[in-house]
Amino acid sequence: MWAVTGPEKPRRTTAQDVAAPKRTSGATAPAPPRRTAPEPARRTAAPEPALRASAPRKTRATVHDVAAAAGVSRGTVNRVLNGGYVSTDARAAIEAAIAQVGYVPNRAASNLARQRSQAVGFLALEPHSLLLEDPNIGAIMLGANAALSLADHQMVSLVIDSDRDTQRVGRYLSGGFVDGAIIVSARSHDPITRLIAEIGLPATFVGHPPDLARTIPFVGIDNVGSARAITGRLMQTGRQRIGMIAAALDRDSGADRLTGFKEALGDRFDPQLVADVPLYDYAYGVKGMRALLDREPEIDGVFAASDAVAAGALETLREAGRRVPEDVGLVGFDDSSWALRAQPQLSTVHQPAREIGRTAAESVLQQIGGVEPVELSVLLDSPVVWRHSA
Amino acid sequence: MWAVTGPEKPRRTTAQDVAAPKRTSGATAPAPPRRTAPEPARRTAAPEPALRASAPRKTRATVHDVAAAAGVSRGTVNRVLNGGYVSTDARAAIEAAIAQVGYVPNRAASNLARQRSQAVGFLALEPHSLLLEDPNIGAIMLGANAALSLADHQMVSLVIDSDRDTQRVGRYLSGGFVDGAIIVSARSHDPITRLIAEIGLPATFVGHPPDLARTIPFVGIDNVGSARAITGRLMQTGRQRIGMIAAALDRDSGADRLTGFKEALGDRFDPQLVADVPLYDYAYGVKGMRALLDREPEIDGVFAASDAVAAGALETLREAGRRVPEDVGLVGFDDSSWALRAQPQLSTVHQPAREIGRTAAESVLQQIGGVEPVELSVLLDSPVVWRHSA
DNA sequence: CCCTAGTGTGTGCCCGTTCACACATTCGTC
DNA sequence: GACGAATGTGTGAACGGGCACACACTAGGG
Repeated sequence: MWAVTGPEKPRRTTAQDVAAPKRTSGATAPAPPRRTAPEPARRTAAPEPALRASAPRKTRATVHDVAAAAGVSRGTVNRVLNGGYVSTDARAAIEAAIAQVGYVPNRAASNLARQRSQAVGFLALEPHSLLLEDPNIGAIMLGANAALSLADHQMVSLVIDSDRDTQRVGRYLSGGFVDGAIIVSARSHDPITRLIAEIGLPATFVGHPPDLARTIPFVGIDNVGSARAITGRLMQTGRQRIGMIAAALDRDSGADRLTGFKEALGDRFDPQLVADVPLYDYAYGVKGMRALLDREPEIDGVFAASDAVAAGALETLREAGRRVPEDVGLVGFDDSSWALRAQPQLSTVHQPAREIGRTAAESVLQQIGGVEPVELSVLLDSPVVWRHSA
Repeated sequence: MWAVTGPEKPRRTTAQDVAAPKRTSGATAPAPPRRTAPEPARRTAAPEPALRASAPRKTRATVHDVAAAAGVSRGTVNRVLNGGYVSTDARAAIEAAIAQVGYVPNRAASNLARQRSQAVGFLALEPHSLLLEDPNIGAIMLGANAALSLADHQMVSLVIDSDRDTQRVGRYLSGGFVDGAIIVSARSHDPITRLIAEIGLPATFVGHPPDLARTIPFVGIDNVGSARAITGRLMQTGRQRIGMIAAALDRDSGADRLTGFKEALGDRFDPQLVADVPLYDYAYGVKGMRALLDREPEIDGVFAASDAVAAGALETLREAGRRVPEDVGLVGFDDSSWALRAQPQLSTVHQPAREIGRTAAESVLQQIGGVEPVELSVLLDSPVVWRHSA
């Protein structure tokens, strides 16, 4: 505790006392005033202790304060904070001083000087409502947020729902408010995607990147392979007439799942047995299943493109008097809460949403750090989990 | 476009050319160089056009650039940006210049000068997993995010799951990283709550504030009243033995719903008919319903503390051979997707989660703006919605 | 004619941190 | 004993924007 224990360190000096010229004190040449000497003349007893009573005066401590308390210069404090040559006792003194004055770096100042923002945008190109419905997005967000927090970055979530949003977010992105971006559910030819490529913002897609941006890394799962796997298992258990409720074919995930389904079936694939609906949604599950039942009453296996769709299908099958899994085997995709809530519980593909978020965040962080990604794509494991519906 | 159309504006000058002393140019006295004169000597043709080839050199435009392009001073630019006396043609010129050079204010610089962060923390004192399960929190978050974005604030979501998190977030809050906070699901005696009160951070609770912090505003719904209303309706429709699956009694929402239930029943309240479970959760719904059926096989009305709980109860009733609503009337709370997915769809209390988030954000924003809240509490409407389960 | 009020405008300094540079000290080596 | 590297340390200038102040010009009143 060799530091100034005097309670005062007046900041916000008045015009007058600054008027005295910049401290051209004795030793202009930096004869390092070995900290071990008690360092006189701290000019602690400056004027104006008045007006202190009003409020607790929450002026935060700065590097200057730390430097003064430790008897070193700002530069040295900075060096213990950000690395560099520092002697062990200077380091100790500074660390003590930091604790003593309760120093916390000012992020705005740091960002300004370093020319960055320590923030990463989480872009969801999705109507608000769907954002809530989709159980995966929330988990991805949480995973990303956790990873970002760990690396001392903020996550700012940018939901793009309308064209006005597109403009706002565009400004945001090009305005240097974020150092990078995580993009979920981008569609082809999205203006935002193009913008990101143009300004060269570090970014990572979740799911396949749309056509144009072949240079932007992405993380996801092997939708084709997983769809093939779960369909294959449906075949092995003896189902003869296997159909699919395909959804969101304008999204890579939707298209890929259909591809996997086709691949698994091979010769046995019958386009008649594919119902095609726009969204991963319970209501569309109902619709799709009705279509399938209409076309092929003998159907005994169904792959639904998501658990929500499967839940709708399940209800429809029940209404139509089909037992699951006895009469019809049904499988979903996502391993969301739908799968567990269904009766019977759904066999499905586990999607490691949290991990996906984390991985995407780490990828962006790496790019921000200047590391060129070796692999453009990261595919996470998405194992099939067998429960009772097939 | 009367401004410099030359493509160059070299920033990052080298040490040498700065060596020439601070521009002590001719007219030190501010003889205002009427903008209408073409303003010579823009020193556009500075040295070093070299090394331009490597990268697009994304130096952003600053107020200086705008000022130069418009032929005015920084101060004036600032004035059109933030209000003040500006002549109409100066304003026009500056606005044109802004568009021309593509000026976007630098947030870090602005924040530094203004001593604030333009960020609001969204504190969830909740394990990660529960955060995902609870359909309300997501909607609250989205609502808050939307309102914050509109006011040009960032939302940084801070999930507190462990003690380590508490420390990290504590640093965050006291470090001036945020100007305010929205706090969801705070429990009594939470260290974070105390911290916020201590440092006087503008904050708003979602739901009742815990005991100690009577000075912090909150927004929520009238849990007591809504519980009373929905229970009352159960009574009016002739149910004789009405029970409740109460959950999360350590939270204000949980406790209040039980209170409303008691109030509605009055004399007819029978403590035997309350099953008390720790969490708003499907599994606990199952458990609670079993307990109730054990204690009172004649039960014909059940108020579940949330839709998820109700869904569990519904399943249990089905297994026990009770028909809903014929044998037993069942109601939930939240109006979440559980209510719609259930078969039959649940009668429940609509919770305007999105609105709650928006309102909380606006409250915090107001406090940041220095407006003392007139009403400490804002209670939003939470109407009962009748569907098929009772 | 001077003074004042109202309206515009330019300039210097400050916010708190980082970075590059200048310089000091110590040690080993030819 | 001079030299250079390695290791420490202090200092001045940014970073980009906000703010207070000084000042200029115009009108109007005494």
